[in-house]
Amino acid sequence: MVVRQSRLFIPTLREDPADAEAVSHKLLVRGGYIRQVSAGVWTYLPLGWRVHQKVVQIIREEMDAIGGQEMLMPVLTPAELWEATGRIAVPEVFHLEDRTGRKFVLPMTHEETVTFHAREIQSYRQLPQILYHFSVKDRDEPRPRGGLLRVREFIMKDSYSFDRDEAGLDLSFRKHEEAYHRIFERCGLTVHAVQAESGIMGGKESVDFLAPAGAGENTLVTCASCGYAADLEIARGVPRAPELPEPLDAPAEVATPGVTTIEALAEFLGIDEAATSKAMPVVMADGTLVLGLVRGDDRLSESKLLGVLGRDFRPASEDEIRATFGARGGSLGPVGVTVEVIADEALREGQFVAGANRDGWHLLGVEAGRDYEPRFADIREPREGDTCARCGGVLGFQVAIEVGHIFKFGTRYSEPLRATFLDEDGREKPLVGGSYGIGPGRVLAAAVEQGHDEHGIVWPRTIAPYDVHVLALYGGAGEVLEQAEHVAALLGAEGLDVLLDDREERPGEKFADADLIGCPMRVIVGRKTLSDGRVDVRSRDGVVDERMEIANVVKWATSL
RNA sequence: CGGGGCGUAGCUCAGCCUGGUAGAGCGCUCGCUUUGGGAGCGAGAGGUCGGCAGUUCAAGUCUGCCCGCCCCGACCA
Repeated sequence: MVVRQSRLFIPTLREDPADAEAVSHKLLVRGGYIRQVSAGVWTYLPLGWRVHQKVVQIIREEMDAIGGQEMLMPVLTPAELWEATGRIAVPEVFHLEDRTGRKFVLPMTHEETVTFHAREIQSYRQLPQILYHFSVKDRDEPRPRGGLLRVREFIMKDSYSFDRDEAGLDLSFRKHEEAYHRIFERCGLTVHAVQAESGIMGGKESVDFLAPAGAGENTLVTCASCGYAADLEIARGVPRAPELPEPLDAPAEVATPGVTTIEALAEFLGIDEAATSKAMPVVMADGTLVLGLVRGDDRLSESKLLGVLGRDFRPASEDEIRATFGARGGSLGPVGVTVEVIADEALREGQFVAGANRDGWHLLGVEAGRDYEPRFADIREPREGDTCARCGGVLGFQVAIEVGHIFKFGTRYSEPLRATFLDEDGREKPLVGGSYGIGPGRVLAAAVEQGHDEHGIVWPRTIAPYDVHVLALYGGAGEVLEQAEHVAALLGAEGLDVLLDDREERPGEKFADADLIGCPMRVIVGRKTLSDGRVDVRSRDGVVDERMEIANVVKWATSL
């Protein structure tokens, strides 16, 4: 297929949009792919929609390959379904009413609706099922950002599996995991599958697909030696060994007037920050106070502590701290307290300086097991350069975009919505489900983050809006345009998507736009190439740049 | 929701401190020249200066309130 650029709506911009920060945001706007309508609300212009649809088609093929059945569920959803599952209370849900006052929601995913349909599954003989669709999701995000990275409305491929038991769910889950790897690979993305934070949901398996990028909202922790990969929120790292002072037989009080920070404490005592401990009191929903204890040079990981406590919590207030410990926040320690102490694994061995629960005083030589009885857990946030817990290698950090998330929800939705089936043993059981999401928009943004240079986008072949960009540098010379049309037609006849720049623009502008748009292959036709029937071909990644016979151009383009 | 910044032509911005006829570059239209990395000359079109209220003889500029957008944080089944 050949299209003439002179007829297309591709509004490229010479300068970066003023409000853009992320590379993908800048380049997609400049390249005429997307435009913002409102905060977190975007239009895909014709070029952007072509890329989106190419991603969609790849996903579709891989979903069909694992037995997925495409369907379409509505956006407008009666609120009763969400009341039944309790998700009506999720703050990100958009609410609206019809003229009679009947309540609806705009769903953020479709578990309720698909489970509503799954009620028609009656027998184990009809299982398993994998249903999916591409549809609009709305989320009242408090803070959209980064162009397509975090938006309030987007299209998601969400699929849902229904099985008779956990074993079946495992299988459906693995099928999706493998399909997702193929999808991202076909889209030309580098992606790491990592165990995702399960938070208060607990127990259920959840895998995130993270694409390393210059902009993103997740931090991917990887070990180059053994391939370990995890989200920062649950990653495990081993901190460097501390320089511990001579051990004491018992804790000794030391006056530390005005010292309330770890930095000041280490400075004051002339010791390693890693030889101190830091206490963080938190309060759970039921009012119970817990003391989190990490090494002085570490940060408490809130997501890990959430996993350990199994319940939501908040930092304790100054009043609560005073009432419980009799001291201010900067002077707290684990010795002699009545509340539960959760200590990080790094504090298991050795003696550390801790707060004395007395303003202006600390304790030297505090030892876990001897001076206090903590519950040990991994609650520290890993740091770049930590040692890999698995192989001893060095942990590196990368900013990453979450492009996919697969999740086992079990009977979370089938129970409240009473989606049951009759099993082989004659008993009625709730369907066991999983949900699996990919945001094509984020895939697109991640592809730009991973594939660009100073001039513009460098698309992977598989999702580029067009395979070949033919530039006619004709300057009013009809023969040049004819040759360009000829080459374009030959390429188009081979099944390639060809964008023919037949605009009456100067060469520099055509080159600049072509760089920005980023089609993987380029053919340049101009006065220079008229003489001997050869044209210039160039790959966007710069690997190929040569003049060749038109017949060979077709071979080259179809072989890539 | 807390902190910071911004809102003037299609885009990127100046003008605001110190009130007095609304500007530049790019883009757009027409003409001529030019044509292998964002051309040159000439002539034009284009703006309720985010909104409302106030101060003033006079408000893009000062004051108040509101709205929108961006960034950091919180949040993110």
